[in-house]
Amino acid sequence: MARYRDTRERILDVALELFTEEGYDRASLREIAERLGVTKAALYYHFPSKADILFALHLRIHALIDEPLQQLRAAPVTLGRWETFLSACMEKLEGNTALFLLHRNNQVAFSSLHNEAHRHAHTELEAWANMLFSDPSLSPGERLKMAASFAVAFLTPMLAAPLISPGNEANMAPALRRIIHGVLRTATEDSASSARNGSGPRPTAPPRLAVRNRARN
Amino acid sequence: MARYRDTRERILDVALELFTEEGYDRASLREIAERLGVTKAALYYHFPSKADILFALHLRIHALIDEPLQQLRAAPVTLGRWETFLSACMEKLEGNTALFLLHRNNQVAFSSLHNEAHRHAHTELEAWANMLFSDPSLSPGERLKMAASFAVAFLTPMLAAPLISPGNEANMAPALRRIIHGVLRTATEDSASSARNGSGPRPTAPPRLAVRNRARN
DNA sequence: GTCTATATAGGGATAGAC
DNA sequence: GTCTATCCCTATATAGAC
Repeated sequence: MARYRDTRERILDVALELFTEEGYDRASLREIAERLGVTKAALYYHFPSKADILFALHLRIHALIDEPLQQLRAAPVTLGRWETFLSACMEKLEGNTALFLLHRNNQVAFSSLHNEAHRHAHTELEAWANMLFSDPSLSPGERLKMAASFAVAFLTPMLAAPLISPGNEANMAPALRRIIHGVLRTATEDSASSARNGSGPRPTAPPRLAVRNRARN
Repeated sequence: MARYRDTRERILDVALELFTEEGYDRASLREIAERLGVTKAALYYHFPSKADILFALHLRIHALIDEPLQQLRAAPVTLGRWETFLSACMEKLEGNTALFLLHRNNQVAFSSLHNEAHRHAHTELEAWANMLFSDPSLSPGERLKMAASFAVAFLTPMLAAPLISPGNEANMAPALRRIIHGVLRTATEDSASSARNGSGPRPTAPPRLAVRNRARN
């Protein structure tokens, strides 16, 4: 039938709504079915399990940011390329905040996906972020700035989006980019050249962020 | 009895572990009881419901950051006072990342707490953050920088903490403070006087960024 | 492709003995 | 304060008719 379009897609749309609103664990298939005007059993025709619905949504996110990610991986990571990457992702995610919120609100659910069945290349947001943040070819200070800029790019909007001015999230993108640009250029001890030392909140210098860290993979 | 110490506290400790690991919804009382060596029914002697356990943990977080929060509320918010506030919170939270992760991983669960029964003054992380980020006496640009610095302060560590150098989270605090300092001084369109465009985090002259704010309590 | 009906499991919570 | 035993409910998932 597929009254409007592909039923499978409509299921995913509704699931996206409910999973973000109530969280994956609390949202029941009954709710999804009701809101969709079908029965639970109908869902099982399209998806073998509830987890598979979540996984399908995961693939949506994946597809969305796959291209910038591939580009980033095409060469060694630098702060400049990282900034480009973030910018590209921000663009992709514009208007798709629901997908991002879904991931944000259901980290445990997502992480239990691969633990169970799937053996795909999981490049979840935190997964590949982690990979990068532990890249030993980057200094600890650089990694921290990458993480900080990541937080600014993707987590700030979720703090501020519904509040600053609902609807025109696009407006804050330029400001965010400016902030990110600044973050990635913050002076650090281990950025060799900077003798620049302000006053402000005196970082009474434990000079180097000791790192005899080893990629634990 | 209370073999080791107050049983109630032990329950909370175990619950903190499980709620952060598996998420509040997935962690069952049976699991908590088993890990504790008691039965489910025993838990109900100490807590009237599962939600109350979560709420008790919420109070732990609350107590932890209550003082800086009261200080922040004691006067109109400025970017400078905001920075002080963040710094104080970071200090408090050092060594208590579990509590923070709990909150981070269970936002829906926490938010459904007050919706149900409690009428307390809920100053959850996102709740009071939201309140501030929507303060109309601050310009949108300022609010965004507050949100961004908030993200840097509290969300960056959770991205980077397990990776940069496990165990010495303290070491990254100074660097984070420097980044935050810079974020709050990023030039914005609506910061009228922004000819101030040095490179790096300009020290001197703490904020004074206009505040015709009203304490809204 | 969607339905009705049902199987099965596990959750939170209570009663009452000790 | 902690136990055993149990109630009740809702969830996922399946079987099989249409």
